[in-house]
Amino acid sequence: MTTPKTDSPRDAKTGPRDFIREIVDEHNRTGRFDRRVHTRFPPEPNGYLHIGHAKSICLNYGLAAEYGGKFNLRMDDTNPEKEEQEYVDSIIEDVRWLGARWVGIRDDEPSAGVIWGSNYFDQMHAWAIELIKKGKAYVCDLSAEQVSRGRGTLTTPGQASPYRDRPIEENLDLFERMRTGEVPDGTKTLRAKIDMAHPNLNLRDPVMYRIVHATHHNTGDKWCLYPMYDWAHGFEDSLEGITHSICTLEFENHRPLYDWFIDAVNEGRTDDGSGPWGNKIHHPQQIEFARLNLTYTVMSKRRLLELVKSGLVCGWDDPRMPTISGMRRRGYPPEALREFCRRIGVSKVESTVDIALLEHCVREHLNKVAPRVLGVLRPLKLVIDNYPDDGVEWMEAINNPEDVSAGSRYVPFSKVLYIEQDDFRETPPPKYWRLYPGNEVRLRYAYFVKCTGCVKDAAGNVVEVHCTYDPATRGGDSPDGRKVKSTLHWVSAAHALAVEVRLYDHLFTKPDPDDVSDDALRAAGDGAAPAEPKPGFAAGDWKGNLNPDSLEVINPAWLEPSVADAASGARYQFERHGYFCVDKDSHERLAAGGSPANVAAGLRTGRRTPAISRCHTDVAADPRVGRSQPGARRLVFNRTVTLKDTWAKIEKKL
RNA sequence: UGGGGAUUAGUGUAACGGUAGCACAACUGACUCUGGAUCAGUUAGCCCAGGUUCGAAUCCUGGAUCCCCAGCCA
Repeated sequence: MTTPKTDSPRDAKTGPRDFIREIVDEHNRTGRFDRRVHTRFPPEPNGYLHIGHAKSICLNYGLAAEYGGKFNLRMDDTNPEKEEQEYVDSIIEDVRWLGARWVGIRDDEPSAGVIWGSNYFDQMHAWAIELIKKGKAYVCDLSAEQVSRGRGTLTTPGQASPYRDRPIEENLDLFERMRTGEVPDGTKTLRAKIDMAHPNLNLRDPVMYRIVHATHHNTGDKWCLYPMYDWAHGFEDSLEGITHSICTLEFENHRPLYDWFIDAVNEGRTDDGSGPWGNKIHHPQQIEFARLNLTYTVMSKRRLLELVKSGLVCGWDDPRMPTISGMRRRGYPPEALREFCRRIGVSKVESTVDIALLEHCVREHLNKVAPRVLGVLRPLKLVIDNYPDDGVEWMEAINNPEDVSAGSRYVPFSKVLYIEQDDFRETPPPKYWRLYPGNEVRLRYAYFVKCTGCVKDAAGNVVEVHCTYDPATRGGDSPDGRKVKSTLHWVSAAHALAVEVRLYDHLFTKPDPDDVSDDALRAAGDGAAPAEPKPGFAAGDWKGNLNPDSLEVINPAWLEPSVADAASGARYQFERHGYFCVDKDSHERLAAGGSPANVAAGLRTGRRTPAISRCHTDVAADPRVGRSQPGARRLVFNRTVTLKDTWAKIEKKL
């Protein structure tokens, strides 16, 4: 418990210092940006946000909050061909849910305060004309392929475009024609005149504008001339007065260009506006950090989109996805995501964080706040032979041992219960403390029971366990002080609520989904049996590492009746199992005596692999479902994360 | 073979010339009406080689390895 000297007030609260905070401190020391801190999160609305974006949001918003600065949410929408309103909406919802508060945010209007990069198109266009007039940009007639060939290679310089020295007036005229729409897509671009021999390829006369005749989600058909990211992004930051333009490592090579564009505009401008071009524009500082990678999942938007489009998952918010919406649906609390982002830190080292840390943060938070309930996933009938046939007692159960203020509830107890199949063994392995003939255990909040035997079906499966109870142990304590090694959870068969439970596991079977070495081994024909079949996937395909057991649906599972009215999104701990939350699919009413209609939520018709794409139950699998609760609500629970399971580890080693 | 980054226990992250620390994971044990939680403990690290220095993860030199860049994507 050594406490390092904390010179900075931030140390304790916000975790370790990182290189970005050091840079900001330095700027504040030297007075650059007048001690102002203004950050932003600038997603392109071409997909849903994932946990990697959460890292960026927490960093950017956290910085602004810590330093008393401002934070903008801006859609970087410069490519009308890939961007959609659905993505805009999801991004706004996710950022808000994570807890980031941007300038102008309001609760009554989701998009209030959200900034669109496309709203700066007029200003950027004016600056482009300015660069043409300064002799720093030209209209190029080369095709995409010709531009590419002329760029040279990593080790050889590029060739100047034949249009490089076009007269300014001609450039101006052509650029205007590009804007008005008379120039077809792909035939002309506006390029910056920098240096075709520059060792940084980004400075070999990069394209500033291309022609795209497409309808933009925000500006409609106003433009057919669209700015490239490199040209647009720095100005978006500049116009908003962003001080620290924080982005990921792959943009490090672009920083010189980002700086060049702003310097080019500022040439001939002065602080007091006395120059020929007026006032200087703001020049933010770009800082790059390493993006987040997580084990057992993929993080690129391209791959996530591929999973969604191919139907291998049930949409962007599939609880197995590393998307913010998927994690929300899975039951991950925003507090856990924020804590995770705080703990992983920020650096320039490309790294892959163990998903166990994320799961730890989820458990840590849920342990403190989630009410406990009893639920049996794989039922085994337990009959208490010496209990009255029609007896029912309501046992008091603590809602949350971590939080006394959470109070208690009452759970019905009767002669016939369900316990977990795993909690009985006819012949117990070593260190097995649960129910087996002759052994006494405690039923949580109820009684001590002693196993007297079991009943098997024709196939030899245990279908029923019998026991006797000790009435003196009511509530779970023995007056004579005798101990039991184990406490089991249970539900009263007559009172239990039938629900659907979806058990999720990692999306991939390997920490690194790109590890396709198994395929190579198979291809080499070394005789080793493949670890698992990969139906439908080519050798070497990362999708071949998808976990076929990433979703298991249990229907019915049996819960204590107190959760009958649980709201969608409500989170619980099912004791001894894990944390679960009510899925949004929980909305239908059960028809009297019938089975729940199937909600094909997120069902896609695309190519599917069994198990991977199974998004829901096909029908009520058990005729008992709904049997006693006509008109009751269908309840679907997602397993957010399991509890740590020491016994599973012991059993594995046996 | 060009340019730009990076390298500290299994993983992630501190150290700013002065005892290599923290978290997760793993493993022990204690405790427990959740084999949960909690508590205590253990294992385990400076990419390599030189140099400067009383002293180097830190400064210098050389090397190795990994990542990014040749979209009219971002």
